[in-house]
Amino acid sequence: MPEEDYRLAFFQENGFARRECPSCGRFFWTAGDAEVCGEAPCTEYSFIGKSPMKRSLTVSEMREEFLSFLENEGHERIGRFPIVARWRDDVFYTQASIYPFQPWVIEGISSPPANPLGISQTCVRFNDIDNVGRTGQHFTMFEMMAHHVFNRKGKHVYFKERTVELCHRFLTDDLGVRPGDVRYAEAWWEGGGNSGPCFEVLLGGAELATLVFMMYKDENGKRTPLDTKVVDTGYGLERFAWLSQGTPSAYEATFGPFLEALTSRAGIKPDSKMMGEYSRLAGMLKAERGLDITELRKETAKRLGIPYDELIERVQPMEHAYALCDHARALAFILNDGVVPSNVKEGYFARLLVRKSMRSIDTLDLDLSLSDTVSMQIDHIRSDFPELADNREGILKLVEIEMKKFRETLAKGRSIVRNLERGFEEKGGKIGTKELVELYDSHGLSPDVVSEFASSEIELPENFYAEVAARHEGEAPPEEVSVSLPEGLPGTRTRYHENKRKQRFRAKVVAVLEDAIVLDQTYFYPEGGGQEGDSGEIGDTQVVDVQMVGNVVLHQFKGKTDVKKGKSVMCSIDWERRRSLMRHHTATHIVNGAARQVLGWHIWQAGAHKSEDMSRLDITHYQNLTQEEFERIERIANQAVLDDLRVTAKSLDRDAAERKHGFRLYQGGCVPGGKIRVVDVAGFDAEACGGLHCTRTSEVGFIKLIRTRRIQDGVLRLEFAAGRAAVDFAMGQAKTIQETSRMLNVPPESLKKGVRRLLKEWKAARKELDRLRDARAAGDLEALLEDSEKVGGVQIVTHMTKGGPKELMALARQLISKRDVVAVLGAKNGKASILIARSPNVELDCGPIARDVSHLIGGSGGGKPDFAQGGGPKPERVEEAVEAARKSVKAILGEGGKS
RNA sequence: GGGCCGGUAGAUCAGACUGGAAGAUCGCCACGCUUGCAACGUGGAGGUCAGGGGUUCAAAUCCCCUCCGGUCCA
Repeated sequence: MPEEDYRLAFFQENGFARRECPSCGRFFWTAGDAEVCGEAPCTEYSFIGKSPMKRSLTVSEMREEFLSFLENEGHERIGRFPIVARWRDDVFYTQASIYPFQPWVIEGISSPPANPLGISQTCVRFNDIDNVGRTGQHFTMFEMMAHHVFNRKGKHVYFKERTVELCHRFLTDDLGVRPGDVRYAEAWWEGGGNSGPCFEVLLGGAELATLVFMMYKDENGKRTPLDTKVVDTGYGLERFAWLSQGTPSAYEATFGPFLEALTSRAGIKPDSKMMGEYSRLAGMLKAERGLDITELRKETAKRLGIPYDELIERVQPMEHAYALCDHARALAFILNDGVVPSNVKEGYFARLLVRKSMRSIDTLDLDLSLSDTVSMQIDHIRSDFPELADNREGILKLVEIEMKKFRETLAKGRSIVRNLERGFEEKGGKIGTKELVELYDSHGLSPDVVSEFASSEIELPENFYAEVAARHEGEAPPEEVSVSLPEGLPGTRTRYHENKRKQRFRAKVVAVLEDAIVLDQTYFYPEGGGQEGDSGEIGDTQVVDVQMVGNVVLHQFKGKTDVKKGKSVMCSIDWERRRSLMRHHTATHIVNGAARQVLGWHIWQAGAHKSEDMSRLDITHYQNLTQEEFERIERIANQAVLDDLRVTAKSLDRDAAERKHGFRLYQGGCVPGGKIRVVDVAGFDAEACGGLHCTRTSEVGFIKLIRTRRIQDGVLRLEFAAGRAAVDFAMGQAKTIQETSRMLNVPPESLKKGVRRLLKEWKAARKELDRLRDARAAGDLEALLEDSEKVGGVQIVTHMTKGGPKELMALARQLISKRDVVAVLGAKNGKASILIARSPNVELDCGPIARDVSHLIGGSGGGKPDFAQGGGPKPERVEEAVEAARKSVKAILGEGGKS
């Protein structure tokens, strides 16, 4: 870190000096007389109960103060971006104010919405979720205020000097901080493939803001200067409010009346001194060696001079109240901005928040549900974020569904734990590590939940989460396929957007690879945006697939080709296929719009695939469709087709497109580039999309929803066909119906009735058969007993039937319901069966006999002592087997007699 | 994307490890007791053991595939 990176004229002119912190060794700049750097642990938090600012501001006031300060300094104020980073495919959530501008704006591909700009960006981070509420300062959801500058080549706005000056003036002139109290520590920032020098702005022992000067691109260990030099600042809104109010923790400053409402309803009496001490220590410990909650508590108890247990008892309810405030706010934003709780991906974090919050509500014994709590939170922040109040109904609906799911999981868990304990009562033992891991991993029951359900004491194993992790070791990592191209291939000029109706064209062959032809220009559509590639012909060569690698279009073929490099060739696109692909693509946008109309505002595309025969659209939704919803979506989609709406595709500047259509544009995920192609189905749906579409919805012809299935919790897959494929499907279904009704000999319209009747008759017949078997056995009973041989008071009944094992069972059951009977039965019907059974009072193990004699008929057998059967493939030897069995039974009975 | 658990009567579940007669409780129906109801007593109906394939003399049970639900990890 060379000193020149940090030596600013601003510092020199304002009497700052560069010092080295004797405690941590860092260099910092100050206009005061401080010896140490000014951040915990070198300095302890000094602002709690004693704000270094002259005014006490709420988060709302602080945000306004900051943004209007920047406006006065020539910045344009812009609105927040969604907290779900749909425009990026490398992260789920917006975690910093710079995220909305990465990577397109930073790399100079796209223009920023304003330059310089001021923003207060809603962000969410889950890596410290376990510390939220327990440290006085961690949040899952927070606002990062910032001024950003993008210095293009030849268009410099401002960089280090003015950035630091603005920061310093905001703190001192605006918030009234004494200039000498602020310190600027030198540091180096790296992230997202970029790096540069930065200042950490320190006040009262806390880091208030970071001023980053992004100058380099780091790639493959190489550091090259960026064309665009970016000012990336981050001012923690909650931090600022906290320092200005000097409250015991950041939560009082941030949530104020909402927190008070919760604590008073929970009957908690906040202890400012204790919580203040707690926060102060958390700040120290966090910085010193990573935060250990147990250590923090012990240390705090020691400082306050109270027993550890007493501290826990008084601190814990407060921690839950804090966390609940944070989680309710995070949920409101996450759900509003387009996340449906799920067991995977971004939805999983929403689920985590719901479950943690519900546990907190239970612990606090609040007479509020989580959805009530979120609703209250919305009321507290609605003046700053009116969109939350507008979407309140939808947000609460998602919360309630998720609450219901958790309650069901718990109910199920309760019975699983109960059953487990019952098993242990019989066998001995108790719920141990193995069971706890299983309960958590497979049933979502954390050890504390289990111990609540269990009647006996549960010990939390030390290595619990390690055990869980161990179960997940060795799971296959996803494969990555990469195609490499020969060096020096020129990019292909893609012309399909210029004229999507072009079927035949001439082009020059640039290269012939092993299985692909590269042209100088092409109208072939390469696979992209979920739309499959075209097929067709280049010269006499069949093109089976088209892929884009980098900026080169590969026309792939199978076998050999006559096409020669450098020649001009005639190309033609398989038009049937292309039209079908276009229809499916337009149909996908229509179905997406229809689903949103039917199911609600939370519907987003989570993936899509369009082939020649059908289309798949994955949408965010919390349950499978009802029959009625299914039909309504299909009907609305087809109405859009019948309404013959215009479908336009226009290329717009990214920020202009976002302004016009909002972030709904990003249905298909991330879209590169500064220009965005917006496909607009008039009044129905608008999406950023690079695919090829019909010109009017009527061209789609007909949309047939085929089926829906849940591919994960929170994601629903709709499968449907359009155009000819839809007709084919409908015709196929009609054919099945016709053929089926012919089989039943009923007209198609009575098919349902016919099948219902058939099923009813079949059930009745089955019962009748059972009944008849019993009746026949009963009829034979007397005669058989009459004919039987008596050995030692036991009647040995031998009998042959032509039925199967079922007949034998029915007969045997009746025979052995009498006392003193042994039944030795045989049956043949294709195969051979034998059955040996005895009355409960006879002492005889039938199993071995059945097994032995079954060998005679080429099979084997066995069973219980009183009821054994066997069989084999040789019916001609059944008599022999029965006779052998009879002899064995007789021999055994002759020895022992009856009991 | 990967792992694990589950689907048996209208409901909740046992049976599965170790293949051999499909069960329990609640609910439902009828009868009895009762002025009537509840409770109680007696009897009864109710099952494609999720679906398909395989192994076996024999599969709810073992193996494979599909569908549906739950859950954890990244």
